[in-house]
Amino acid sequence: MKDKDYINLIISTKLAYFSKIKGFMILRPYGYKIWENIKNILNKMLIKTNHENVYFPLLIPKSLFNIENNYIKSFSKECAIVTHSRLKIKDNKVIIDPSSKLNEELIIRPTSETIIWDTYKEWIQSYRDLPVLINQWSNVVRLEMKNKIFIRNSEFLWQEGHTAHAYKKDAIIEINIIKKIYKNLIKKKLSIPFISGYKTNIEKFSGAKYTYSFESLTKYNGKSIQLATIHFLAKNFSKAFNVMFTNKNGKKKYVWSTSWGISTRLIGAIIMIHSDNKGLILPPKIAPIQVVIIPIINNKNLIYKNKINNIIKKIINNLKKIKIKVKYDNNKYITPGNKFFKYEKMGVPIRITIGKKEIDKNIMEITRRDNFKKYYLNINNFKKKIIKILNKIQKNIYIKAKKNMKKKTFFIDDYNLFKEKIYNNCGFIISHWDKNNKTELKIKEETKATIRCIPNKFKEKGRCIYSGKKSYKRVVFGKSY
RNA sequence: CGGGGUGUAGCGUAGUCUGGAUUAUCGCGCCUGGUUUGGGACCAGGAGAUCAUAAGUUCAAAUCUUGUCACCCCGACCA
Repeated sequence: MKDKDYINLIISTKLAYFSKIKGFMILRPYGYKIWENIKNILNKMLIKTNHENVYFPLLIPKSLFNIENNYIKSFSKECAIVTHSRLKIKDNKVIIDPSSKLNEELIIRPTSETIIWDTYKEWIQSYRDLPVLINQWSNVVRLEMKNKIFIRNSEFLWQEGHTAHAYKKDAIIEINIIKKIYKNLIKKKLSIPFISGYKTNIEKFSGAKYTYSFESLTKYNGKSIQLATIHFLAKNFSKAFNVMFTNKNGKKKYVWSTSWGISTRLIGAIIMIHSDNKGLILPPKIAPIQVVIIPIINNKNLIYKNKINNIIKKIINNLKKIKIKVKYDNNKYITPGNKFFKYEKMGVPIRITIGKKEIDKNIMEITRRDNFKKYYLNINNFKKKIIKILNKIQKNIYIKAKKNMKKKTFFIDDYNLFKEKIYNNCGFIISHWDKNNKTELKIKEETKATIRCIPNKFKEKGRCIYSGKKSYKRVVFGKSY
């Protein structure tokens, strides 16, 4: 899929639409449903692990950014700022009323750490107030110079978790819980394979002590996409906002904290990782339509028409009983062939076709979107089998994506070969690195490749691909979106 | 924010270089009626465009000039 096809696919399947403002997208029902499904799945997992949802305001007073923390460096160049509160009409034109200038400018949140930590200061007094396990579903605005719909928007929807803990070990436990949850979401629900690991100092969230991230590769151009991040903030924010609690011994201590998030970028990842030349392929677990039923009706034979309709009604009822999201497309003005193409493009995992042939044999024809395999199931006995097929699709697209990721992953120890692979967009290059910031920057300068993450699993002695210095671990290089 | 490209109906486009007879082309889609319906149906009729936007040059602008906006590509920046 080329970039142009990516955009065309999004527009033509009505996932999203461009708004009039640069980098701001309109999520249409089909796209928004995918987000709702992702949200519902993740939300359940977070609630189960004792997290609670809150909502903090969109606007943050500028003064809250006056803190001693590198954090502001991340966003200072991409903030939307509110300066006035009134409009007025002058010469038939709307203008900003100059007299309504705000005493203090308001920043549209690029992320909510500041306002949340400023509030935690008031909420947290005692060890009994801890932990604070809070999550927020919201939008944030970052006026990016370069946009790519879903992947790099100026506004996006996300989930931001902000937790506070009495002890470091509690914060670490929290991070491990979120790691598991994200892993489950990405691998099992979105069928996306990934490599995960720590960010380098240069690549990490600047407010964090360290950042853990999940990275995957697009199917066609081998660019890496960041899927989720988890930050160990240590005491960075509690110190910046003076958030202290009194422990059991009556001593004042700064709290430990974490933050973590996923965003609508995941939808972009799903598109770029699973789609084929016929269109989207949606993982069944998040597909707005899991099964589409297309009747083949011939108007000449009304008996069959009625029979087909009646049987399809029964099938729909049975599918609804097992909570399968089903759509019956009985539009008589569109030919079956047209419908086939339409729903294939939309990535609907399963298509059921029923016509005279099926009715005569008491069966239904089932076609999988992922590999176009056909099954013929008995009309009275199909529920378990449909679920099985949906699960198979869920797994199969993961396996396909994983194979693709493996095909584009190389262990390389020669810098010339490294440069060649990166130049040809070959995906993840796993090489030794001397842990030196300067080396990392030099490599970036020469090849545009960055260190996507440092997984634990590549422990092995070697020599840095660039400097030749000692290395104890391989790291993952790639070109990112 | 720098360099390049694009913007014509819901979508894709012709026309732009070389300004004028263009009633702005064609295909898809849309609407009406009818026949169809097992992999992108057919016939007949119909609607739909201030040619992104603002200003300028000109007797005359989709076409030339300039500004603005959006989108795409390449950089810089950035989760």
